[in-house]
Amino acid sequence: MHAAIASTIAPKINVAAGMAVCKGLAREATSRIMAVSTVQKLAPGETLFAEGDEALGVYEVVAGMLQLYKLLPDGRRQITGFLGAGQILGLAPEGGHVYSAEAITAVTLCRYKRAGFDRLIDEIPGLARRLLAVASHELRAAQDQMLLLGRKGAAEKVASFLLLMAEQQGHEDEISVPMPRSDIADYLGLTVETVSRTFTKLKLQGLIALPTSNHVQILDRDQLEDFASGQRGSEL
Amino acid sequence: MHAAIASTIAPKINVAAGMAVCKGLAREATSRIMAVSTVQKLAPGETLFAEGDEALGVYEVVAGMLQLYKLLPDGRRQITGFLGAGQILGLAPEGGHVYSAEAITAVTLCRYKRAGFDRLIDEIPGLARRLLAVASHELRAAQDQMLLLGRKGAAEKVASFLLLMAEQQGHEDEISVPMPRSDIADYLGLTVETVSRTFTKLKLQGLIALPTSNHVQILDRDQLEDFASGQRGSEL
DNA sequence: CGCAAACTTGATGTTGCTCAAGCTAGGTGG
DNA sequence: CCACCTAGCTTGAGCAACATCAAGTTTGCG
Repeated sequence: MHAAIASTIAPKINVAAGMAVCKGLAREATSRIMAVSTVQKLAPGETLFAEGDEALGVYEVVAGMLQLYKLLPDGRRQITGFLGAGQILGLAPEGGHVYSAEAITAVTLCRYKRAGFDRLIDEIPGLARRLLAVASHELRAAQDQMLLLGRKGAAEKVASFLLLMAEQQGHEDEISVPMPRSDIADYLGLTVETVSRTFTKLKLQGLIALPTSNHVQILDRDQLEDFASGQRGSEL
Repeated sequence: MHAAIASTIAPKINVAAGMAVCKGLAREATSRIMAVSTVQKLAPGETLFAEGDEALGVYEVVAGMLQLYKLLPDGRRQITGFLGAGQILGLAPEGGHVYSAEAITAVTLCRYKRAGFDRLIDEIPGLARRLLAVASHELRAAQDQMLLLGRKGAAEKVASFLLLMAEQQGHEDEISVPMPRSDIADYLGLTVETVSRTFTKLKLQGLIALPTSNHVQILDRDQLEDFASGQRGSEL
């Protein structure tokens, strides 16, 4: 969505300029960054890296969607984020990645190799600040998610999820849901069944429509936002 | 408690050298950073800043403990972290703070004023990288907490919390618990009653002792760690 | 057209929440 | 110095929300 907005504003933008890490940087800086980058593609379901793997660099999603997750020894899974175009991952170095990353759809991404990129952080003015802003944004998202996981009920969680997807896809009311229910469940701290039932309830309430199971229309955004923020969490 | 431990270990440490943001930086850089810093004190229960307030700078905890939290409109609260000496907060600028910060104990902290500090990020080599490392570390903690909130049961949550406190206090098996049960509950996504019951169960199991309600002894760290990581989550 | 994976729905079970008392410790005033 | 008072903690009983277990149903693909 990030990239999509950028490209409607400036239609014939070149790939490098579309890179989120380069946003706001000088052209000369951009080309130096591109010099340490390589393009990589993943098929749906493919793993980019696993928890504990050495960090080979920083990645930026160019197209498609991937998920980050952590596992407990007995297999319980918590998905910590869904990343779309323009989002950055792999910023947590030293001692390896602290989560696994896996493609949901076909994914194109750009890898900034560790060695060169680290040097550029010191050399390019503004790049470090840019990355700090990225990290701050992720932190903000993480805190919202903690509030959701710790204190919201099932309906509030699902409503929040739908609004997040809508936001990532450019604030449209037509949302594509590229991941299966099991991934949504592991993101929201629920079970597949509860997610499914909650979709059904929101549909019966007239807040959303479900043309197919991977496609949601938001029919009443105001009420959905009230649900998501807990204004009327228990009214099902 | 924390402060007490630190002061017994290194009684005459100088304040500047103790600053976490300066760790690993040249002396000259340290003094320039100190030039934009001011010391601030908070009484227990006092608010440092609230969600939405403009960010006046970056803070570092020198002594004491404070908590960060987010609220839902109906008053439900999620504590996103407890911060002890050496930890940094306020890195999320642009559009104000995304959480509130409140002192649990008496707190001494160091504020790095926004304007000057921002400039130093560009001017001092290594400072930006240092801050990125701080942000990465916070992100890691946030992801662990998401796993806890979304996928762990009450006993696993409480065990994880105790181990976190132990770690923050220098890996001793004697833990001080400076915050009331209600804060622990809001951190773990539980109620006061469940927290209390779980403490009692861990005590009956012989994993911990509770000389007073603010003081925990870890009696069997191995088993507590197994609990925390979900190896034997349901065995109560 | 048939198969498998994903989704939905229903019946039952469990965990942790709610509501309601006691209990305990620390602080205050007599 | 002691008795009281209050805030915080603990304990108990009943309940609600969500999980689990078990069928069906739909969908997309070969």
